[in-house]
Amino acid sequence: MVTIVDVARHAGVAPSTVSYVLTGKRPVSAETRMRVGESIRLLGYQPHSGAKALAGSRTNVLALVLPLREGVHLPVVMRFASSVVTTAREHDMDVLLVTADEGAAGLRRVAGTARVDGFLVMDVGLEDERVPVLRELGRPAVLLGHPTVANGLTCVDLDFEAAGARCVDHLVELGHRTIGFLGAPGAVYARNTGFAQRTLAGFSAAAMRRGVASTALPAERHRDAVRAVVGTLLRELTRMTALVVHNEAVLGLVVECLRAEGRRVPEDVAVVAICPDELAEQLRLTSVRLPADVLGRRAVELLMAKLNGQQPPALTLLPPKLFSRTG
Amino acid sequence: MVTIVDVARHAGVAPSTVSYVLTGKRPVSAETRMRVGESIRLLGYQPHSGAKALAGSRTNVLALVLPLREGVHLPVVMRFASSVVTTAREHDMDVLLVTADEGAAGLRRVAGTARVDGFLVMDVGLEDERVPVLRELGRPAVLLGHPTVANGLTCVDLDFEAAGARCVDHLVELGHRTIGFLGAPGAVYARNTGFAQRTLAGFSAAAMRRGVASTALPAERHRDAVRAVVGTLLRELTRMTALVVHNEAVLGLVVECLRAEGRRVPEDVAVVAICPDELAEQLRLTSVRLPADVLGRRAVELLMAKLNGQQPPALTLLPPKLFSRTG
DNA sequence: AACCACGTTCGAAGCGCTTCGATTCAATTC
DNA sequence: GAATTGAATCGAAGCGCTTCGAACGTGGTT
Repeated sequence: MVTIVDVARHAGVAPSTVSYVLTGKRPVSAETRMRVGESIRLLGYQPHSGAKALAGSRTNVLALVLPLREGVHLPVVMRFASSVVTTAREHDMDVLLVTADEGAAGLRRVAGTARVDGFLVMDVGLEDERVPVLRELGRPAVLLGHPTVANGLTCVDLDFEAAGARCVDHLVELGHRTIGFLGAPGAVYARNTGFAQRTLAGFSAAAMRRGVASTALPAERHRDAVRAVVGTLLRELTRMTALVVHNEAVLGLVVECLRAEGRRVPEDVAVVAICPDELAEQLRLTSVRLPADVLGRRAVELLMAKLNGQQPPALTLLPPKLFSRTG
Repeated sequence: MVTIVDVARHAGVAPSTVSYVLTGKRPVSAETRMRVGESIRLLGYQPHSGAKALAGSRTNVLALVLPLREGVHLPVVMRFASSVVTTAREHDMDVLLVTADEGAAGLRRVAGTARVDGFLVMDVGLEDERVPVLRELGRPAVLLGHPTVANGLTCVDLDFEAAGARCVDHLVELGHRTIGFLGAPGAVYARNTGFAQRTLAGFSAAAMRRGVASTALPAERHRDAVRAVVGTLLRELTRMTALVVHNEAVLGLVVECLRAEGRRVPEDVAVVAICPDELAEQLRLTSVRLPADVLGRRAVELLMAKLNGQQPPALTLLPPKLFSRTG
């Protein structure tokens, strides 16, 4: 293994000088810098990360905590992870993969053994046991998903409220005056899960503001329940010409049921979904996408800012983008 | 931060003794072991991973190299990753996530900076630039996906040949005597991609052995091509009552086209797929699953064996499991 | 001519852990 | 009772890096 001492000897300088060339923490004359650089190249020197971490107390690794259980939409998680790794590498960081299964203990472990400099935590619940632990650990952290606005912790998410409103605005501009809303299963709203409520709130407020008639109903997961709720909607909101769906699990079923009821989609009922892009793409529905890649990038950038001693805003909401697929 | 010296002082022993308690590399009397353990608990000591790596030249981290680009089936990747992390943790290892984008340079980097002890590489091609690099780096590595049988490198994969045969056997047992096969796009076979060929080989050999009539055709990705190839198959193999599909991208389309041609599935044509489980589940097709979770576990276990100086077999093939979904 | 200041470079002291030879002490042996 | 063993423990020397104070020249100042 090539060490910093080898490089120093080869370049005829002290090890510390090599270190300063590498880190730029002290001025080095152009000439020595060249010579050292040359030696590094020639010897193929790569600093030992363990030694660096020990001496410098920075690991250049960040922990990515992902919910890898079933139930979450895996392609979205994956896209997020991909974006995180790519962005992290641009900042010369590596990414340690931690599963949510390990819970708070996992955070304690990787922080306590000094494996990582900071945390990126996806899918944080409102009453998440990890939130107090993160605060206690005192390492930079960025939370993602359904952010609890938590003092000292930084959160990123899609602006679901704006997303709900955006759907209404889009439909109103197309001339619709009566719009239905199908949301998550009832239990999700009861649980006070943040993102579901915020979408609904955005939807309702926009409907009010625009003066359109609307009805919102929760949608359970199974086929019969969907059929029933679609029926209810059509019966209650007889002049409904548009429907906003915020429930990726039943989206396909909803369209199926509408067609079974004799409504053409989108001619009779325009459907706008809030869901991962590929799903909408597949079903050819207009949608507000869940921008996993942008979220990942932004999350890393916020974390890096914190690592560099800055204090980024506690909450970053990404503006929703609507993709029209009426073609 | 609590160091080993703090623990030693608290327990009234030398730091080295604490180390021996922790690693078990030298005998320690039961009494001291107790006392030291107690101090560790009381002080909440967690060894500094950087220091450990520096002194011990083991990081307890393994690199997981994943293809996070579009095109690969993300849920499978995710399930694999999940299984890898879980199994790694059982061996007290952490997992560093590396994207295939970084290519061979990425491997050089994490090995050169001593960030990881070994590699788990998914989706390795036959002519992969990373294979020679892995050999050159000389670190334990386990390849996954379409293994090149490569001296010194260890490979794991589903036994695709057996999978092809298994489908035939299953169908023959159900009484089918004429079986079609739809495979990957033609280009994949031309590229000599291993897994596609092996499945086909297994299928053909089994058909021969069982004395059933069969025709195999490649399937391109777009709708029209699928319609055409299904048409060809029905025309050429007029008595075909069963079809094996090894092409997850067009599986749905194939079923659709069969129905469009007036064949009921599975009554008129029994379809068996070789594809990720959830896809088959969704389409309610009998299938040979791609056991991502088992692959992940096995891959880690093989890697751990290599790290512990053992020499596991160069190639591990997992037996295919067929799930009947004729209900 | 002696001095100061500044940009560069050096040397040495850690960072927290492992590991190896040396030491201790009690139990055994002749 | 002196010598020999062996288990348990200690002490110190690294592992490869960063960082801080000191030293070194050079050029400009008085």
